[in-house]
This record gives sequence, structure tokens and C-alpha cells, in this order.
Amino acid sequence: MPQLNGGDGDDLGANDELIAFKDEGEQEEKRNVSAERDLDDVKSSLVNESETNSSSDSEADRRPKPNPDLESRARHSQLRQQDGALFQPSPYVGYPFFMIPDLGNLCSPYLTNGALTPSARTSNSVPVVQHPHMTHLHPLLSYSPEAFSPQRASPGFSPDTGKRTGMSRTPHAACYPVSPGGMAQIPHPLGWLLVSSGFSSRLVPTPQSSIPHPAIVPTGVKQEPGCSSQKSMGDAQQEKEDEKKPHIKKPLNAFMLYMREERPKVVAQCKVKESATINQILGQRWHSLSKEEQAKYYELARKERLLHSKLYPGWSARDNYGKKKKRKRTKSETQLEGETMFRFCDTVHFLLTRLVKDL
DNA sequence: CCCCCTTTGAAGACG
DNA sequence: CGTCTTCAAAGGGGG
Repeated sequence: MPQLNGGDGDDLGANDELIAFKDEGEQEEKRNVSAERDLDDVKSSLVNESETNSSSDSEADRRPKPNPDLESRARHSQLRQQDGALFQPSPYVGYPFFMIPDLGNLCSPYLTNGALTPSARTSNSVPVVQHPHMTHLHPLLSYSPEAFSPQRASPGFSPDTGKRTGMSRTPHAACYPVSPGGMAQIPHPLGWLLVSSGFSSRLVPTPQSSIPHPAIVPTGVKQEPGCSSQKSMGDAQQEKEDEKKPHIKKPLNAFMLYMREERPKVVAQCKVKESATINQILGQRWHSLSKEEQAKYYELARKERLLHSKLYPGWSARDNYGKKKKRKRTKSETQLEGETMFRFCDTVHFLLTRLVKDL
């Protein structure tokens, strides 16, 4: 991950944390070690080539293709409404669009941020200051989405061919372009302030701000009542106290961050809105990503977790347990049901066989 | 109105 | 330590 170490001024990236990230990579490395070595050779040569040439084609060709069945199925469900235009796999798939969103104004509480004009945001020559917190909780939302959308592509980008002529080859530079010293205090668009000192940084609300951190969901607005099945009847007081606590959401993992970025593209391409279908496609595309491309999201997720832990030191994922409306059935329950059904069918089969014999 | 579906990954619980 | 469970996002579908 060449971009990750250099130039991002990662004051969150302590060595031990990098080890943890390395472990994540090693999990995948176990899948195909020998092939990975070959891949590394190919990748390193690609990196060298890409300094002067576009490497999208070779990179895209090397990658396994997402299952066309799923995407075509998703598309077919919409063909009736369309002019029959053939579905084309995303020209962006796998392209390091990290931090370059195509979200429209959807799912972006931060898009009101007008810190940069669209032209400034799309210009390669203009240094884009990416707020580290936004790289974490809303890593993909701080740029103008329309500038990179297929419909309104920037002049240097041709979405139809998937070729890139004028795009920055170092999207991470747009991510973490500022050194820790230079990032001493950057106001968050919603009033949060990154305070950086030495090797640590943290977010604090600005004095004027009454806007909560995005990970905090006011419990009074749409409070998810605790799962009653997991609480005893005498815990009403405890339940009330829990309701008073703000609901701090889990930090997004790498795949969730990837989904956030890619979902609008899939929706636009497949004209499907059902999230279950979209998520299936995204899952396939996730697996089709190269290791390097996934590494960007793992790194982003790691920073998100770190920042989350700094923001909410006492928070535990356990705090959110049982806050869903209804507990999902456990695997063992499903398995048990399956086994019961199997036994039932087996018994029926046995009885029928005997009955036939008797007849 | 509210849960389900569907995906991956992180973290906690549990045997 | 390995396995299982829960929850993060999203929004249409269905009860």
C-alpha cells in the first residue's frame, strides 16, 4: 500500500495499528500465496507503468469479473422500463476512486459543505484538503459528486471507455494531503474540530456547535427500543437510562465504506433500488477488487475505528446489542429448524414407504 | 409502521 | 481458541 505510508501524515497510524492492518491483509494472503507473489510482480510493474500510462485496462482485465448473472438479473428487472440498452459492467469498478464519490447528494450529511467550489474540487492542481474525520465517517462525501459522475464527467475522464486521461493517479493524496503539522485545526463542516498535537489527534465540538457527531443518533428522535426479549421485566429503569444515552453507532468497516461509495454507481447502472440485490452485486464487486484497492478501504476503516475509539473511549459494540427492533434468528435456531424439518420429512418418508409396502 | 432481505467485517459472547 | 451472534448501510418489498 504505497500511498498509505507516505505523505498522509497519519498521526493515527501507530505501528501496532499497522500490524493489525497487516493481519487483515494476511488473511487474504492465505488464499493464494504463490499467485499473490506473481501478482505483486505484476502490480509493481503496473505501478511503474502507470506513472506515465493508464493502467486501468490491464488491472481491470486481470481482475475476476463479477458474476454477470446477478447484475444482468438486476438489470433485467428494469429492462421493461428502459430502452433496452445493454448493461455494461462498471467502467469504474476497481478504479481507485477512493475519496471520489458519485453519491449525488444522497446519504451525505456533509454535502452542504461548500468549502471548495466544484472546479476547485475537481482540479488536479488544487490541493484538496480532506478532513480526516470526513475520511473516516464520511470519507467519500467531501467532493463534488457530479464532477465525477458518468453524466457529468470532468473533461479528463471518459466514463464510456473507462479510460482515464487526466485523473490524478494518487487519490490518496487527496485523502490525506496535509501533514500533521499542517492539520493542526481544521473545522469540521458540522462544527467538529480536529485537534492535532504531536502524534495524537481528536475531534472536539467547536464551542458554537450544537450539532452532534454523525455517529451519534439522538435517542429521542427515533429511538430504537431495546429488545425486550433480552431484558428482564424489572429493568424498566435501566431501559429508561439506556434511552437517555445517545446511540453511538458502530464504525463502518471496509466493506461498508466501499458500499457507500459504490452503491450509487450500481443503482445508476442497474437501475435497481432494492438494497438486497445491490448488496449482492457489491459483494461480488468487492471480491473482484484487487488487494490494493481493498487495502484502501481497510486502511480507511482502520482509521475510522481509531478515531471512533478516541471519540468514544468507553464505547463498546456491546452497547448497541439488543437495540435492533427484533433479534434475528440465530444460526443455531435456523439450523435446528432445518434439522427438525429434515427429521420430519424423514419420518414422513418412512411412514409412506411402510404404507406403500403394506398396501 | 416496521421488519426482512442481502452483503462483509469487526467485535463481543460463549463453550 | 474457535464458533456464533450482532450490528453497522441502504431502501424496496411485504406483512
